[in-house]
Amino acid sequence: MDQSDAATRTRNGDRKAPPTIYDIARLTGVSPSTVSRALNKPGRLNAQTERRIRDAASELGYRINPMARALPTGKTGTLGLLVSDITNPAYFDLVRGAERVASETGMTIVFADSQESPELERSTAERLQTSVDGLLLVGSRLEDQQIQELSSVKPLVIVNRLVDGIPAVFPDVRPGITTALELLREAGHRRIAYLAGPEASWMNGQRWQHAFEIAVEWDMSIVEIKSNAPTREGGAEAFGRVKAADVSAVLAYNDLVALGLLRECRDHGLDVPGQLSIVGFDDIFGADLPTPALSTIRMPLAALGENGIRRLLAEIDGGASEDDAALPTKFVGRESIGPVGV
Amino acid sequence: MDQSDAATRTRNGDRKAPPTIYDIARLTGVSPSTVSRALNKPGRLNAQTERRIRDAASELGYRINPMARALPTGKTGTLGLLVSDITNPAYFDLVRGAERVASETGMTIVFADSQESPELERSTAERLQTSVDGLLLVGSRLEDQQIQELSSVKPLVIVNRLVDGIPAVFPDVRPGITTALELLREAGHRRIAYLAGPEASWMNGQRWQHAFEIAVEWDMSIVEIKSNAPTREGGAEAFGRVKAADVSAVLAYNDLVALGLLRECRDHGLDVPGQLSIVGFDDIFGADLPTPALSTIRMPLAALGENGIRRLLAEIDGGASEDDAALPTKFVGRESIGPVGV
DNA sequence: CGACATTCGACAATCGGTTGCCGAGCGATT
DNA sequence: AATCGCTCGGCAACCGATTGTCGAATGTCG
Repeated sequence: MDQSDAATRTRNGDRKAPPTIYDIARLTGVSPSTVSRALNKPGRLNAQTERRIRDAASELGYRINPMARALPTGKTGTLGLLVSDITNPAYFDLVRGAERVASETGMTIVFADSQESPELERSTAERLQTSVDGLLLVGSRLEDQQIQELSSVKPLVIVNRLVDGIPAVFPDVRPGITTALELLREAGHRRIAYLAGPEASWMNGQRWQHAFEIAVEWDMSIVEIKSNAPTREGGAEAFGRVKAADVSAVLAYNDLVALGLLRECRDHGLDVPGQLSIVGFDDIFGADLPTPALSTIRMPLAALGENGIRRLLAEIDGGASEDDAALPTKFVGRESIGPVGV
Repeated sequence: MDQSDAATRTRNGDRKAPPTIYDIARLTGVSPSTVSRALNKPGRLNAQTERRIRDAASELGYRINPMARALPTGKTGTLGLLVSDITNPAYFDLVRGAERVASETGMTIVFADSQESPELERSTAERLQTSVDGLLLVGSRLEDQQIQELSSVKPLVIVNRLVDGIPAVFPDVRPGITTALELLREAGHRRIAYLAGPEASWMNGQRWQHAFEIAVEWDMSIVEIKSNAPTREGGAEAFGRVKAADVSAVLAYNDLVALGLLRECRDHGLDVPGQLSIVGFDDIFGADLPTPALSTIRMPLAALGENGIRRLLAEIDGGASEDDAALPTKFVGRESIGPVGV
């Protein structure tokens, strides 16, 4: 059959197998084990032998086969990154940060989302676990116990979540919320609303809880308004309820719902910030785009991704239990906040 | 050191090895090969034996080890997705589409970006190739020959690019551009500019070329204005040159630069669309956010991702050379286009 | 009832590395 | 000069699956 291969160029039978350490061994006249050592135990071999082997390797264009290596070592050189919803631009900054440190350390990231479905999240996590060295769960919607189970299989780090016994990386939302409410209060706001996110989201709980505490402390009234989904549509859909709540300012679960609400206000002729002040959360791409530009509480998204991966790597090779300091959030003042109308 | 393990609960020594087919074999009293057949050659075995084995497998919580399977079969169940720059929201939608199809077919996606660097792209592609069944190159900045070389190693599909002999998925930019220029012409525009993207980008070439042809055909003057980077910053930075060019409308390489330019116009008090009309490309998240909302030529991003993966899968198991129809683009009229000022 | 076909499941080799163990060879030490 | 110890590199087992081959058992048919 070989003779026909030369003719049909698009046939993929003509792909030749990549060189292996056996090829290098044959070429240099040593044993495969020696090649293996030359390539990843620098100094273990005679310098000249090592040189010779390395040269042969690069001449052959040798690339290690990660699968073959993974088998005996159990290390795949791969990290799993599972987010609750790729649709949210917030995750892109996070993914970006994660991808950066991963590629710096020579790790590969496999990426998946669970579309806000706990079932899908669990099955995807389990599937990934068989082929990665560790898993980074971002904004998990699973229950604590499920996360603990996953963690008993392979190293696992959670981002934007806190579960007993599980290494976590998360932001401190307090500073950002504090500044935001401070400003709102100074601007005369006394009745505010929190436009909520998914109930299964730990982050949502955090945001609500801290906003609540601070508002109460400062003697502002605060109510929680439900939303259908943490999306622009969800925010737009909540417009009616926001309006009915008779508040002068809204703190939204995230920028997506804030943006949705903001747009709906514009479409309904409700002046922002004249009649309603809006504060978002995350500072995603595009938050500064609308008029008025969205004031928001910036999440250290890239840093969360970076630290998440770093923490995971530490967890994988050692189990160093250094607890990360919670990364601070920061209020970003733009145009969607104003003095309360008369 | 082992005795300390029991004490420190965070130690990862307590993770037990996952069950293998050997465990199942022992449990059911058959040989490992029989287990293998029971699990992935339905019907090959006696129905009862198969049942018994399957039950044991699920009881043990058996998950196949993809690495171990990959070794003899050469199939990893993984696809590589390499984009030129994760920063661009346009890729979000594309990645989303790709991820969808992949997870539907039980494939896993490994994801990486090359930060607009051809060198990085090449090395990353080569690295990925050793551990995936195929590669999807999106907006590649490599030279044709390099792509062909990569393609000779493993199945490869390119998106937003055309290279001789390489399966490709790409949009037809013509319809969108046609409509856009048509509208501009009707609105009285006679002198327009194309705010260019990266020279290494095939897509940029396409957009320029078609815009050029159509403009010439319709007797409009068109000039190409360089930009430093296909980002918001790049667009903002080009503001001076756009202004100096004395045109009444700008067609931008993508929404990012359009958005940057738009913002810069606002900051400099140049009225859009009163004094300048702007049209973007891609219809990314956020394009509808600014005031004026950005008119743009929508790319079928999700479809590109989906078809890209589908094409890749076809390429992997068969080499079916069915050529995809080019997906049409569509003009999305919003607010950044207006009649030419006097 | 015997020959033959067919079904079922085990054996063993293989994929491409890694690594513990061992022995050969060498120089240094006393 | 004999011993010691160290360096260097090979042997072979192993990681967890897949698969070609083959023998045994079963059933079928004449």
